[in-house]
Amino acid sequence: MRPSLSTFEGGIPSVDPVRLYRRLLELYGPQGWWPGGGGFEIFVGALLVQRTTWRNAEAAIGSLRAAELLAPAALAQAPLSRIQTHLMGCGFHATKSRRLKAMARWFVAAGGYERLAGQDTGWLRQALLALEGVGDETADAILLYAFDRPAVVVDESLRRLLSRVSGMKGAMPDAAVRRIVAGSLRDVAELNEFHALVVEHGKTSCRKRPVCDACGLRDLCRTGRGLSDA
DNA sequence: CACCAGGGTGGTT
DNA sequence: AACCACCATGGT
Repeated sequence: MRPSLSTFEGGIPSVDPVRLYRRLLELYGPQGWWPGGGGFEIFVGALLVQRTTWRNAEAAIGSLRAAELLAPAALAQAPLSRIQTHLMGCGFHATKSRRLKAMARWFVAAGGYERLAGQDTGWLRQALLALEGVGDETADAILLYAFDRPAVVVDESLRRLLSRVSGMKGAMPDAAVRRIVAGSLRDVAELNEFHALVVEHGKTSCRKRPVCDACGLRDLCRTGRGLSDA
């Protein structure tokens, strides 16, 4: 059984993610992240975008594609030096090329996308986490965007947002963030759009302020109870 | 010139 | 568990 959204769970004020989702959607509009990118390309994107803007990662992906390296088999056997030439501009070319190739080799050895898509979500997540360069956030992003699994991508923006909206002082633990969001946002398409919106909101000027001041969620952050459903 | 961007890892306290 | 340096580059 699930506690009501208007109760406090483990001392953490509850928040209604559906209401938050609607507010973000009307503020920023649909983001359309990887609407149908599909399969291996999303693995590549998820790795390359780390500590970089999507703009730079996308350029690297385009370069890989033009060289016909945007396929697991090709990438798995390509020399690191050749992979690196396509990663200039998205940072960490040495590290990322190594991780990218290892990921491609794993992908091929695992039997390709269709085979992986048939696996249990829990198994998939553990397998992803075992890859170098894949932590919680990237694993959940891949589960959500490449395999259409209802994963909650917990990033810094979401932690900050939920903390403020729920009136907490410090940062909210990942487990609480995950539980709150998963409690009412379950549709894969909504989770997909939600994460994109959270990232978009994270770019706004309230990023380094104690409370949102210039963004469209100012009212929610001030009251600290703007999204509690009661 | 300092700081950040759709993080993760390994080591230290 | 929390903190840190590091990974490297383009943008502002």
